[in-house]
Amino acid sequence: MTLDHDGSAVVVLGPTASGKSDVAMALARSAAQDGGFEIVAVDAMQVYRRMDIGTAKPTVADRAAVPHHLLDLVDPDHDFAVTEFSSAASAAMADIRSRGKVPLLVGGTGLYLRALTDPMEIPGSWPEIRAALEHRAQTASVATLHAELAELDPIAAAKMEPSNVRRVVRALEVCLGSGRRFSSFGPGLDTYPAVPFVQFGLRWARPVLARRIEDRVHRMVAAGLPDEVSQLLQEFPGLSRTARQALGYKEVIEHLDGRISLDEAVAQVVLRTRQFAVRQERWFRRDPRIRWIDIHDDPVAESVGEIEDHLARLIGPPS
RNA sequence: GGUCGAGUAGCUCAGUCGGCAGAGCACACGCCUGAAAAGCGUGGGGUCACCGGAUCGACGCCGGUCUCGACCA
Repeated sequence: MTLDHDGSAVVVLGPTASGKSDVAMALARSAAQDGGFEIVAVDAMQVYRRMDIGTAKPTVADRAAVPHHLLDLVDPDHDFAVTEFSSAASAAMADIRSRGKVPLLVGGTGLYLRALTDPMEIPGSWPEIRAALEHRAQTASVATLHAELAELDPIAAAKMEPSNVRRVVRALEVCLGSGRRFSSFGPGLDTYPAVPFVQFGLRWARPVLARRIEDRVHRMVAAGLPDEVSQLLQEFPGLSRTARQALGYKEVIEHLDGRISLDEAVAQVVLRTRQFAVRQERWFRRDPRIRWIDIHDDPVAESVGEIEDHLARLIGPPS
């Protein structure tokens, strides 16, 4: 199988526990004879070293069989963000293409994926300004800040709820810091231009996926998630603000601190992971460029053939 | 068997003096431009355990029944 090497790529996406990693491995193996695919993980938490079990990071064996990119980029005390991911990903994809292979993007982090597939200009950051704004958001009110934003950038202000501190603060930060309107950095996420990425989405019935999530969380615990977390805390007592939010870690830390029982922690992880999966579905499902494949039981068996057929049709008959 | 307490949304519980049944969580839906496994918003949902009574009017008052819990026997 060959695809253009001029900026196109294949994407396999879906909610957590949908089986996208397995599907990607199967696709890469099947295309291996031509050099084929290298996998690019589009995942906000798998970028952290030492966070393996809880992030369902691809196994050592899989990583030996097929090159994986964008795993283990930083230590867990590092505050990671989209732009950093975006530049690392651009470099990785250029590298893959330079070797005549095609990037196979696998991911569930919607924003990170959009930052790769779509031409997005992400504004810079102005930490001092932000700190001041965050302080004012607490002492005064968010509504005040939202009113100020409405003066500086009515378009941006109209697009966000006055109660959303993060968005309001960020938009003001960019306006004040860059001297440009926040809304001038692009049309926002609600535009779906044609892009040279062929995107396949794995779609499950919600109760079935919920069951898979529950099973997987229990398997993670059995595989030693609590030990992984306590070792992580020994090595990095100050997990970064971003790494600390990882599902499974947050709750197990509460348990290790003696605040909740292990059973309670597990129940929390299951619930919050299910809610996360729903949020992922809602993010992806409005993107009309995604080709959905309904999975009922076996992700690999039910999707790989269809994906390969579709890719073959795109490339056209062999000449 | 007796005494006391409880029974209100899927769950945990508020409900003042008798006057249009509430919250949190869950669930559904939407939003998202340097935290995104994060953050924000909107919505649906009720035989107030059951039966009867007094009252213009009952989740609330009176009588009874059932269920659960605690205590006493």
